[in-house]
Amino acid sequence: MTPTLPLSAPATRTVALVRPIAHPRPIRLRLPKLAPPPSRGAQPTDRQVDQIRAFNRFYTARAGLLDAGHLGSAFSLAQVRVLFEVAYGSGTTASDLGDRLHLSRGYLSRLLRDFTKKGLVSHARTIPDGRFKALHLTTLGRETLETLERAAKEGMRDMLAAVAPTGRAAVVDALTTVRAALRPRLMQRPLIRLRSPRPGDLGWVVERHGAIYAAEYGYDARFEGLVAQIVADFAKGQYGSRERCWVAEVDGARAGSVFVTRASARTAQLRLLLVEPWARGLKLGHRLVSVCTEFARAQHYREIILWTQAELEKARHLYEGAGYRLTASKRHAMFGKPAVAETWTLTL
Amino acid sequence: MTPTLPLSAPATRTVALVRPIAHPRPIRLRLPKLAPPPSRGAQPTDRQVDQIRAFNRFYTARAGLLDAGHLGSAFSLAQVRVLFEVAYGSGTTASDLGDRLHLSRGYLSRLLRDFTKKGLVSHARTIPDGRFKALHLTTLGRETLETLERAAKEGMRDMLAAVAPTGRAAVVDALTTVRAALRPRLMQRPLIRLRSPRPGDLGWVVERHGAIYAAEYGYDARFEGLVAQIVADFAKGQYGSRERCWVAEVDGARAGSVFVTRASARTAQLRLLLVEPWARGLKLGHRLVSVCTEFARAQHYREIILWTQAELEKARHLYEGAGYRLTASKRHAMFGKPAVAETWTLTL
DNA sequence: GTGAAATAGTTTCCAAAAGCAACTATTTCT
DNA sequence: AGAAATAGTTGCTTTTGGAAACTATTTCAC
Repeated sequence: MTPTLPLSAPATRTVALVRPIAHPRPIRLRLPKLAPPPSRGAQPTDRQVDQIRAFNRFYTARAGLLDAGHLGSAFSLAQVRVLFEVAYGSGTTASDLGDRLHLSRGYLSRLLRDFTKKGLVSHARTIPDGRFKALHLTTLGRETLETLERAAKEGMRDMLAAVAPTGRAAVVDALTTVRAALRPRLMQRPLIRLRSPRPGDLGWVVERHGAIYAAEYGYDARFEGLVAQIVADFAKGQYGSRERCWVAEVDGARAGSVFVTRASARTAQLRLLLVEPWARGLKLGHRLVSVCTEFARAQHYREIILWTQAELEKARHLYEGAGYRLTASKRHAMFGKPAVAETWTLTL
Repeated sequence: MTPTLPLSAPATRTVALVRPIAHPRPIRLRLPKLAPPPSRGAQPTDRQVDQIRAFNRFYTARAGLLDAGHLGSAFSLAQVRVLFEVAYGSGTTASDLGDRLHLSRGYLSRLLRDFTKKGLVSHARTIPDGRFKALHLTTLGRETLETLERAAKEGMRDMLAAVAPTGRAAVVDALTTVRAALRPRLMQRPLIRLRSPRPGDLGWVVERHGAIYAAEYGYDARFEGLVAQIVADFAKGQYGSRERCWVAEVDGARAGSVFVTRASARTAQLRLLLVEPWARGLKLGHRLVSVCTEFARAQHYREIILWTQAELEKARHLYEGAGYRLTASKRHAMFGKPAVAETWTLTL
C-alpha cells in the first residue's frame, strides 16, 4: 500500500529553452523557484518538535481544560473524565477505566463510590467473573453528564466561533488529520470510507502529491505541476460520467485518492493513486485500485491502463496483485532525475 | 483584505455538450461529482464541535501532560509551567504569571519562594513601581529548565516519530495552521512572511481556492479546476524568472498566496490572490499586491492587469487602493451562477 | 480437588496541590 | 495626608490523588 504514480505522458516532454534575445533582463529558463523541502531523516527535526510544542502550550491550556465542562460545575476535572468514560464505554470495569485515565485504583474507587452514593453510577456484579463490577450510568447520571457536555460544547463552539466562518473547516480538517495520523497503531480499527470529492479536494490531491513525492523521491516542481494539469483536465468534466475520482477518508481525515479517466473510448486510465504515509498498511491502496476496476467494468471499458514509475516498488506489487501486467517502459528525466516510466494494463 | 479572484479568461467558455451517440451508456455532461460543501452558518456546526472535542480528548491527555517534561523529574506540572513562563517572559511579575497560568496568587507566591530558596529564580524590586518584583531565572534555573525541556522534547519527538517520516510535515503543518487560526485577536502581533513556494504549496493554493470560494460564493467544481489549470501552467516555468509566486505565512502557517504571470511581453498579470479567512485584517492582501507591483516593475513590465469578479467587494477596494483601475467588465456564468468578470489595470 | 498465586476492587492513611482570606508593603488618587 | 488600590506573603483549609494493606473472587499448579 504505497502511493503510486500513474501520471501523464511518459514520452519525454521537450522543454523550450528560451534564450535571451531583446529583453532588458536575460531570461533564464528556471523552474518556479521552489525552496528545497526541509530535509527529514529518520528522526523528527528539531523544528518540527518545536512547532508541536508551541502548539501544545497554546492549545492544551485553552482547549484541554475548557473541554471538560467542569468549570463552573460542582465536579472536578477528574470526576468529569470518569463520568464521561463510564458513559462512553458503558459496562466497563473500574480497572479498565483507571488504565485509560491514568488514575490510581484507590482514587478511582473513591470517586466511583461517591458517584454511586449520589445516584449517578450503578455497578452490578453481573459479569461471569465475579471480581469485576460492570459500571453504568443511571438516568440521573446521564442527565448530569448531558449538562456538562453541553457546557463543554459551548466552550468549544465559542472558541471556533472566533474564527471566520469559512476558515473553520480548515481548522477542523487539520485537527482531524492530526488525530488520524497520531492514532496509535493497532489500537482500534479506523473507519475507512471512499467518497466523491468535495470542494478543495482536488487541490488537496495536488498538494499531497507534490509534498510526498518531493520528500520521498526528490521529484521537483514539474511533478506537482503535472498533477495540477491532470486534475484540471479532470475538472473540466469533458467525459461526464465516464470519469471519476474518489477520496479515501480514515477516521474522517483525507488519506488517499484515485482517479479514473478516459484514455480512449475503450480504454480507461487509473491515475493519481495516492495513500498518505501515515495511512499506509490499511489496505487503502488496494481498495482504491479495486474501486477503479469495478468502475471501469461498469462503464464498459475494455481495458484499464496506468502509468507509474519503476522505482515505486510497493505500487508495482499492488498493481500486480490487482491483475495488471507491465506492457511498456521507457526512460525519462521529467522530474529532475533519471527514472523509468512504465505502462501497466489490465484487460477487463 | 479579502481573498480575491484574478482568474482566467473572462470570456464565456463554450462547453461542448456531448450527446449520446454510439455508446453502451448515455454520456451526460456532468461536472465531476462534488458533494455539496457542508453548509456553514454563523455558528459552528455540531459536527465541527464534535470533531474538535474528539481531537481534544485524544490529544490533550496525550500531549498536554507529556509536554511539560515534568514526568520523572522532581518538579510538578505547575512548577514546570511556572519555570517556563519565567524563562519565556523574563522580567514579568508574579501576578502577570498568575493570570497566564490561572494559579492563585498565594500558591504561586509559595512556588516562587521555593524556587528562590533553591536558587532557580531571582527577584529584585527594581521596577519604578516598588510593589512589583521582576522575576528572572538564575543560571542554575536556566540549566534546570534546559534539562526539563530536553525531556519534553524527547516525548514529543517520540510521539512524532511514530508517524511515517513523510507524514510528519503534514501533522506539523496542520497544528501550525490551527494555532495561527485560533490565535486570539489583538493579543500579539503575528509574524508575517512572504516566501517562495515549497513542494505542496501549489496544490494548497488550488485546495484553498476551491474550498473558500465554494463556501463563500458558491462556486462549483469548475472554479477549482480553473485554478488547477493556472497553477499547472505556472509550474511549467515557461517564462522563467518573469513569473513568480509568493506564499504568505502567518506564524509559520500558510495564510495566503499570489502569482504574477506573463500575459504578454509587456503585460504582467496578477493572479490567484488569496487570503485565508482566519488571516484577514492583517493587511496580508495589501502586502501581496504590493510585492506583485514591485516585481512587475523590476521585470520591466509596462503594465500589470488582473481579472476578478465584481462581487468580491473587498478585493476591489484593495486593487483600487493599490492604483488599479477598472478597464473592462463582462457577464458570464462560468462557475454555476451569473457573475460579472472584471479586468483591472495598473500602468507601471 | 486444594492451596498458592493472581486479579478486581476497597479502605485507611498520608503527602502534595492549590484555594481563601487576612496580612504587609507600596503606590496612586483625591 | 489619608483613603483606596495593587503586589505580594503567610497561615489555614480543602481537595486531590497516591501507596500500601486489606477483602473477595478466580485461576493455576500439583
